[in-house]
Amino acid sequence: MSNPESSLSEQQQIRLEKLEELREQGINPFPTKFDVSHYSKQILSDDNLISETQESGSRVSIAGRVMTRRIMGKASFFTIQDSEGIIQVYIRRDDVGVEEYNTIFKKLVDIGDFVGIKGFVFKTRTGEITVHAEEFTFLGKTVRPLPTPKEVENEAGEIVKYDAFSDKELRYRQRYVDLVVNPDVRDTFIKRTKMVQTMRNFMNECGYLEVETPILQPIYGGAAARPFTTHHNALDMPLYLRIANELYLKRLIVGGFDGVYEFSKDFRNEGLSRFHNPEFTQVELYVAYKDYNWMMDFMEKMIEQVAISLHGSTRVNVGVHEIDFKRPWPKIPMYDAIEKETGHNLYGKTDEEIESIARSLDIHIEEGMGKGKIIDEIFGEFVEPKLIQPTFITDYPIEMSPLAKKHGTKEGLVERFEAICNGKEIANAFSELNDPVDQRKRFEDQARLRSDGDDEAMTIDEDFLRAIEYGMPPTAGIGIGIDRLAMIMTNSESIRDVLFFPLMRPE
RNA sequence: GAAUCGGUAGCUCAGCUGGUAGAGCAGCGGCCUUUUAAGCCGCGGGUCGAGGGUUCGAGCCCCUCCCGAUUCACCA
Repeated sequence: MSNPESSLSEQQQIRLEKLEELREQGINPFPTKFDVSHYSKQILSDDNLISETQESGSRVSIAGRVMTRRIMGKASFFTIQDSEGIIQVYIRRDDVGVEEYNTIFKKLVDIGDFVGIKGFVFKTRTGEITVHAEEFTFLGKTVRPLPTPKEVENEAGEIVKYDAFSDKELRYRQRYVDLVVNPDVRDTFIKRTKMVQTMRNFMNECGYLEVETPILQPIYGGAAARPFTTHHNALDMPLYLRIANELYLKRLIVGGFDGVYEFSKDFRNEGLSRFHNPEFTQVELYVAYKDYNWMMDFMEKMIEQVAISLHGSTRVNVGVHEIDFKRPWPKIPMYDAIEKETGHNLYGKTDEEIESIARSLDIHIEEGMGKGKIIDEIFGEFVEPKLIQPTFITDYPIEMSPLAKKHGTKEGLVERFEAICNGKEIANAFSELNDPVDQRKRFEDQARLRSDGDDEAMTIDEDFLRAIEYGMPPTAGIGIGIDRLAMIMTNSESIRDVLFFPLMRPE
């Protein structure tokens, strides 16, 4: 919209006219500052601020957006919203002046405008804590009308919403508006941040080092996924946006750090869904001299702590379920879990036997699907959706885990676990493969899968091999999906509800 | 990528078997000095997602396309 005046709505035109009128009245519609003494929440929660008479009260100074207005001639109530909440303001012509009240407040202020109020705190007849305005300052004009949702408590004590800003497309595309008018959205994102902070503190207290590794990578690796491709002009070379940061973090373990972690935006060129956004966040952690059993213990402790810090309890309501993060979480070997749900025991089975079992279970098998992938399909179909409470699934087939160490005792398996919760994977971890000869062989197997048509199979990373050839200590590594975990911790149905700006097609 | 549902005023929605578009909130003009979905009187506001077709006439029927939600498929 290159904004010819005719394309503006009536309300936008009127607001632009008011903007000019403010200037003509000698009022700067966009002043630079205002001294705030209190937030709405402080005022509402501190009875000491309430004064019986105008003279006795201490003064407060608040600022925010005008959200509702009730004009009753020479006096009005309106509410302003600041970063902590909403508070009501009472303003009278005889307190702030005829000009300020009649011309500015009543005629030129709209819902959505920023204002500053100085005054004292009192309680109205109906008991609502309210700021009685003595000074009114204009702080910023909004020229586009904000949605005007209303909430009211009915006789049954239920909150009824009117005119909620509920169109999901508009909410995702105009998150700024969503945040202004839907307080729940704000809470969700605050929880997400608190979740990350809890994890960061937890890892810092363990002495692990937060690091940053490349997002633009000449060779992508560390996961099975299709990448985004880009190009560096000066070097005239292709680059990939990382799909994981595993291989770089392990290079740092080689370099002598005993514990490193990174909260990383990763990028996978896949479809969009309720559970998938092309860019997403995970935290990866690598700790030297530990194995995957230790890591299960670590994860339980950390996530239990997250639940407690967000909800004050290990129990979290998610959809129809109550999920309890209290440790210890059950640990079930993958093949045992599959046997329990399907009756088929996969231990020691050949590729052909597994493929025929999969067919008997109506698993869709495609050309180039390796044994590991087929087993993963069976697991994803029959087991994963049933795991609501947090559960560790352990000991994965070697074919689907090219970076994990072979199992100490179980042939054909690796020391790997996934944490499953609410029917979805939230973490993936293993005892890291540090045998460079074995690692090279696994990469070569991946290269073979790739040439057989699996475009998600890994490519050989010679520099990574060189690194671990210099020697890597035994190491446990984990990746935890931050978005998925945030969905659970905030009871959100879609990944878009825990991303400020989910990817959308252009308008 | 497939299926289903949806897109009408700034927001939330109604719109019958096809007959020239409505409500509440928001806005504008009034009245109103403790209201709270404030109230009362009056008024304005629309490329009905886009384009084509059928028809005397299309928000509504048909076709194509765009955008979204949900489910499925792939993936974390």
